[in-house]
Amino acid sequence: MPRHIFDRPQIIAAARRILDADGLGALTIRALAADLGTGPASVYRHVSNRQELLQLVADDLAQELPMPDMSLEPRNRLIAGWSELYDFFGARPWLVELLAAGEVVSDHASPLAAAQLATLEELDIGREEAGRVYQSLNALLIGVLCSSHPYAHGVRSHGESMDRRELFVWAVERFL
Amino acid sequence: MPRHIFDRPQIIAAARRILDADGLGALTIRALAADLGTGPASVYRHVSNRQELLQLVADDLAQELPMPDMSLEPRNRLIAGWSELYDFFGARPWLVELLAAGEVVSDHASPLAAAQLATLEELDIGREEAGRVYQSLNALLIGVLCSSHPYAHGVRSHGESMDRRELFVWAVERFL
DNA sequence: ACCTGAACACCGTTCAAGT
DNA sequence: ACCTGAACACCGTTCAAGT
Repeated sequence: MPRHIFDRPQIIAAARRILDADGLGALTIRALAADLGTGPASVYRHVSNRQELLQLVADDLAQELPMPDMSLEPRNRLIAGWSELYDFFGARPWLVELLAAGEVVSDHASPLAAAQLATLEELDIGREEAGRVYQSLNALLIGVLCSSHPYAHGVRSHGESMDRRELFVWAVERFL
Repeated sequence: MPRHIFDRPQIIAAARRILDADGLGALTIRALAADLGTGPASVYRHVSNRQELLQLVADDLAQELPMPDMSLEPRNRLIAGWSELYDFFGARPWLVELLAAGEVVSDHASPLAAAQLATLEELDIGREEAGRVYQSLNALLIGVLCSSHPYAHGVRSHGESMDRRELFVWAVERFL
């Protein structure tokens, strides 16, 4: 029986498979090892702990973040950009859990950040204010996404409640 | 050796003690039992599982949410109200984790929700729009609080980065 | 009747033993 | 030298046994 060989890319791919299929709670070192056809100890040959594994997955995913569509005029570019970002995260609830838990800081997201900041500066918005707007919209994004598992302060009273995505887009437009 | 007697209020009090002292991760059924001077099985006499325990704690805390100061004019009342809310959550990071994880839905927060909605309607804002603004500001609150463990898309580039609380208040003012 | 010790089925992580 | 079985120290939860 040959001893198994696998590297970080394979581990990350397996981890993402498990995350997409069964969520953050299912991504166990043991489940990951089983998926790779080995025991938990072997995973630690390539990854120093679960924390680092999550960080690696986040960095891997950051490279797939949707970049803004430069063919749109600035304001629409921002709105469309954040909408796509909503869909990106919305399709991966485990990623929201990961960010909300604050266990991950991906610097691989900086190209997108730079693009969005540049677009903000194309509006009448000043450099420093652009930074604040950027941070606010990101906070709004994760806040709305967290509420997707509907939790706090339920206010679906007045009229038919808006879809979470619609609410986010509405808020982005209002904020800009 | 007399068998221990304790009820839900005592359990909730002990749970909050542990949460305030050592955070969400430290609130273990076993740690809770130890704090109460007994074994883990005994906790299950009064609480059916950890999930319910967290819900009970959230409901308990919801009654302490800061109500808006009616002596202020509407707009300032909203800004001051959400600022106090920020401080309330900011002082209890574990509560943010709890909400962000979406494991809890406290209807005990409705008095505050009703008050804030009523205040919103005192402005030129319509009933339905008020609901959207309310939900947006709550999402913004939890989003900013999640970023307090500084994680995603770090943009502390331009100038000295704003304090998280200042950013939140600034965003609330801009949004209203 | 009420309480709880001990066990079950899981974790992440380590380390000595195997190849 | 590289890999991994088996163990350690934890979890939440249950249930039979104790009072």
